[in-house]
Order: sequence, then structure tokens, then C-alpha cells
Amino acid sequence: MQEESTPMRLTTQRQVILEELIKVTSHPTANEVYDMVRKRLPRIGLGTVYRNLELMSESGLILKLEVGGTQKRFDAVVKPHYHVRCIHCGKVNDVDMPVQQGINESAAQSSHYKILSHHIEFTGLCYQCAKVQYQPIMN
Amino acid sequence: MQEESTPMRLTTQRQVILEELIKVTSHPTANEVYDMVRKRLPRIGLGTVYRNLELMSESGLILKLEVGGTQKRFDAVVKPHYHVRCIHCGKVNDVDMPVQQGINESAAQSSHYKILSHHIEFTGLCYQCAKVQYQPIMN
DNA sequence: TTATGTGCAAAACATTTGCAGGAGT
DNA sequence: ACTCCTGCAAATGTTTTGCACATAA
Repeated sequence: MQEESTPMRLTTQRQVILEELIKVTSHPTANEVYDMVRKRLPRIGLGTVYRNLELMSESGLILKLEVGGTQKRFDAVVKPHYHVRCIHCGKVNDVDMPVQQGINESAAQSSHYKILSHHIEFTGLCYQCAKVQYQPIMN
Repeated sequence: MQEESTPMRLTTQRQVILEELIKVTSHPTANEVYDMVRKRLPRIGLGTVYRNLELMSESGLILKLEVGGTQKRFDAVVKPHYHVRCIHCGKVNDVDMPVQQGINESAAQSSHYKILSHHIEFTGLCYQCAKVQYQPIMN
């Protein structure tokens, strides 16, 4: 975990990863980014994609989403915003509602933590899956 | 994904898993539950623990937490509540603040999803880690 | 020229699954 | 008996890592 010592080199691989990520709003997984990037850089390795997504998220260039499901997802939109995940197909979308004000302060009062940020993940059914009359397990 | 057809049998393994989970407030991972349970049932398999945690969370008996980090965590407190995770040590605690009213409706208006629920995950430093003067990467 | 980055492959984790035998009803 | 459940081990899926070579500054 290094400081601002040497800035990250802007390699071709990093540039392409960032460009491809900016193109989409689908919050792709590392493997999906790999597939997108490989069309332009066929010899790139999956390890490189993982390494660079991690580095870029550490430096605040992109966002690493730790939402539900088995894989991490990545987002080129770094402005704080919330997400909704379809419990049927696993798709993740942005929720364009205002960020909840004062919620971090409430949490600070109700815990012994120094609160830095928060994230809200909504769960539901996307338009397509809702149409299929999918019956979720209500609990 | 079956309905309420046959209720789950209350086997010794399931009973012990649930009892151990009720004992703690640490939101243990599957592997931590395995370690706790193994002290009482040395021959239980890790697969059984995973299978039963999954089944119990499907039936609403326990909560599967899909918070940040690499592993899923489990909670015997099923009443809706929020969580805070220490970015330094990874510990997860409850946040005893009221559930945000009307937030699902806001999200429904700002997305094309049928919203079912939401979860808020706060990120910060726990009391112990904050004392250690840990310098987080602010972004 | 030299620190940093890459491709490749193997390793490390986390979780799921197949199956033969075991237990509850 | 019959079904559901378990232990075990192997398989799967995701992410990380070691290392020799490549490349940007």
C-alpha cells in the first residue's frame, strides 16, 4: 500500500481498460472487462486486467463495486451513487437518486466506528425479469 | 428453487450451526462457522456447512450478508438492519440506526426495477484500528 | 538503463457438487 | 422402504502471485 510516490504509468493496456470501461454502463466484472479489452489487445493477460483494475480503483480513477453476487464489478463513474441488482439475472444498474445526507453521521452515533462512506445496494427485479413473472422468495 | 413443499429437517448439524450462529454477533464467514461447529461436531464437512447456511438463508432463518470483502458472512439476526465494515481489519458490526423509510420508493422512481429491499453498508475504521492511526486511502 | 509493467502459468482461496453411504420418518 | 441429508473429495470459479521478458520514461 504505497503513497503518492510514483504515479502510475499510462500504458496501452491501462488506457484501453479505462476506455472500454468508460464506454459501458453495465458495471462489468473483471472477466467481462478482459473480454472487452481482448478484442483490441488480443494478447493481454487476465492477471494484467485484475492488477490494473485494482490499481486504478486504489487511485480513485475507477470504482470497485463490492455488491452482492460472486464477482466484483467495476465502474468508471466515480461520483457517489447507488446501485440496484436484479436477483433473477444478476444485472447491476445505477440508481439516480440523491445521496442520503447525514446518514454517515447517524451511523457514527450508532456505532463505535469512524465512518468514511456508505453504499446502498437495492435488490429487486429488472424490467425484463419482472415481465417474466418470476416468483422471488419473499422473506 | 423449491416452494414450501417439505420443511427442512432439523438435523443435529443444522441445530448446532444455528445455535453457534446465535451465540455470536461477529457475522462469521462460512469457514468461521465451520470452525465453531467443528468443536462440537468434529466430523462435520465444510460442504454441509455451506449447504445448510445457504438453505437456512433461503428459508429466512438466517441472513446471508453480501458485504464487501471476499467472503459471504452470516447473521442470526434477521430483523432488517445495517452494517459497518472496517476497511483496515475487515470486521463487520451492526449499526443500530433506524431503517430508512421511503428509500425503496425513491429508488423505484429512479430506476426501472421492481424494488424489493435495500441494504446499507458503511465503511470506516473500528475503534481499535482508528487508534492505531491507520492512514486510509481517501478517494 | 532501470524501475515498472506484462504475459503466462501456477497457486491460492472460496464455494459448489457428485456420490456412496447414513439417518430420520 | 424411501427420501432427505451427510462426509468426503473432486471440481469449479474467482482472484492473486511468481517469474522471466518487455517496455516506457
